[in-house]
Amino acid sequence: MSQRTHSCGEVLENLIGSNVVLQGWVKKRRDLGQVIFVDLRDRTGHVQVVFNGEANPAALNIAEKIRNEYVIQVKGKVVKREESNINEKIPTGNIEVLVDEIEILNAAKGLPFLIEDNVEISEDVRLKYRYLDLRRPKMFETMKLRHRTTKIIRDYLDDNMFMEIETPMLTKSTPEGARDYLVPSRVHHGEFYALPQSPQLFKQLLMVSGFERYYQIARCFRDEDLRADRQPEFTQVDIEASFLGKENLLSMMEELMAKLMKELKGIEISTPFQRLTYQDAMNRYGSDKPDTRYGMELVDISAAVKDSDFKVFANTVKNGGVVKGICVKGVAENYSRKDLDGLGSFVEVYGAKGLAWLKVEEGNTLKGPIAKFFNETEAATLCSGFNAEAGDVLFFVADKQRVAWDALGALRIKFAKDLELVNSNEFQFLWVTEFPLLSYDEDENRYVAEHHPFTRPVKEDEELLEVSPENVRAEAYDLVLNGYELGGGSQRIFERSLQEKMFTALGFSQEEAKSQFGFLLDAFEYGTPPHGGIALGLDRLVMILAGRSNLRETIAFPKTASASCLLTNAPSGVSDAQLNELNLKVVPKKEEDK
RNA sequence: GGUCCCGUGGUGUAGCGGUUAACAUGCCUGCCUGUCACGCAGGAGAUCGCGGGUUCGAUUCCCGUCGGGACCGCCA
Repeated sequence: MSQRTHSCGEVLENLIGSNVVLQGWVKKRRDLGQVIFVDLRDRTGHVQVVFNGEANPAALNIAEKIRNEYVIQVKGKVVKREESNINEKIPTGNIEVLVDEIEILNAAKGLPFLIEDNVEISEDVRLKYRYLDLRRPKMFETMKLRHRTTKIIRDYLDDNMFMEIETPMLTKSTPEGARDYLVPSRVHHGEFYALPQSPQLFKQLLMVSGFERYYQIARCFRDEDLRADRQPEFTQVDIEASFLGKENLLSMMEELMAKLMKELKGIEISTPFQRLTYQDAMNRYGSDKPDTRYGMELVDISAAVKDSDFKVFANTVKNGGVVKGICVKGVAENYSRKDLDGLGSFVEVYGAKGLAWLKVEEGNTLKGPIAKFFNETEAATLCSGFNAEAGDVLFFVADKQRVAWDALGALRIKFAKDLELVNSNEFQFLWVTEFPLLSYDEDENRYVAEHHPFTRPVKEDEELLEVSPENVRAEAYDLVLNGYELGGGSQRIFERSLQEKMFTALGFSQEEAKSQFGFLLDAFEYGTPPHGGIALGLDRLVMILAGRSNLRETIAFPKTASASCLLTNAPSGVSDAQLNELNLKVVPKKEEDK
């Protein structure tokens, strides 16, 4: 075996006449008897190598034995292809390599699937053989994109005086937030570490330490149920800065995003980004991470229908609910009554009791089962409220505020997808600000932090913390791109007294606060600078940049929807000896209902 | 915790209350000196995820279970 002289994708016209040594995988063998063509592939591309029986019977003999995905080495001469043999579909299609010597470096069994892009393989097979799946050029490109993304981020943050510092993976389980992944301690009987949900507390402590600007490409763990855009372990670009303030931080993030978009996609995006308050985002889009690439904004028609003859609407408003709707342009013809009624089950998932609809016809005439309840004036008011024209369909949800937002927000997204209103080459970044600091949790009978317990209240709302906690706005911000939450952050509490007030609002006793977060409260007493930060979801960012809709595509070795790894079969049982050492006992699964 | 979809040769699909379980691709053998989705000829390969039920008979219908996926709850 000798050293290769070139990569397969590098063998271009400028090498015509040279002798090269290539190593790589057999992408495809085409055996014509006395001449055999082999497409030799490595991560840079592939090139055709030729075995000629007349010129070199020994090499041809060996070439007859090779199969797909064998790893081989060839020595040969780069020659220009004859005009009629040029393959314009590949960059190396002008040339080929006439083989003098071949060596089989390693054989390969028949593979479970072909190593090619655009082949359809079910995802469980791909995940079981992930090392082969990753051999496909498209997967390589995605991983390369991910690498380039983190490289640009690191360079940008480094240029701006941020230091990358690692924080512990074995850390303390704390209340609030997601369920922790626990790790039993061998040394401390009956005690557990938790894997970090994020490096939140450590990065704040680093601010106390005076590092001023910190970042980390940090792995985070949350033991919650998964989604297409949620994995149990995921990567955050975790950032924290002292003395920087919200505005400077946000504009830095905008600059970073612009840089990523330019270098990775060649797209110029304009800054500063649009900002929406949480209230506006919810009212207009029914989502705190709105996709603003298309319209169909929610319209509140509560006032217009509160005295309507349609009792469902009128009574909802009288009972403190709302009636909201969206207008879907020009689809009246495409949706039958049956189709429209069928959408009712779509919104039921979000708690809505039903979905009312009206087709708009010429002269603000409404059509549909509930049209008879609206007189001419009301019809005109509705149509103008939605800017509706003939051919549009109006959809309404009458319910609690939350349900109307969720149902119509989801319906809006569904129509955008079904009607293909989304331009996949458009990237609309925006900030959502002024989140509520707290929300009331009916199950726990207490307020819980919307973001996390270290988020600073908006200055003028501070005094509300004790009297009406639900009205306190947070000094928090989410970065949203095309309907995905790319990241979120906040300015933090850095005074012990305010942090204690926050814990009190969350229903913690003095003792609980002290035992869980005493170290943070203590730290705050030794001169803590004002600070704040943000965490960006790297996996999601790469997913959007790669134009994928599933997080698994951007992670080399992802987990399934049930959080298992089909490649290694994790999680799995462990030996009794291991359990004994950890003083653990597995309780057998209970027989249901016996 | 809940709702819904899927499970058939290696891979991707079709199918049906009784079939010799079909097609494409891959694989194997032979032939072939200009292919690049090579071609031609032949061949092997499936206990239709698993368990139970209904039935004279189940891959097909029903229930359960396991695995995969999507969503709600959950999670930022």
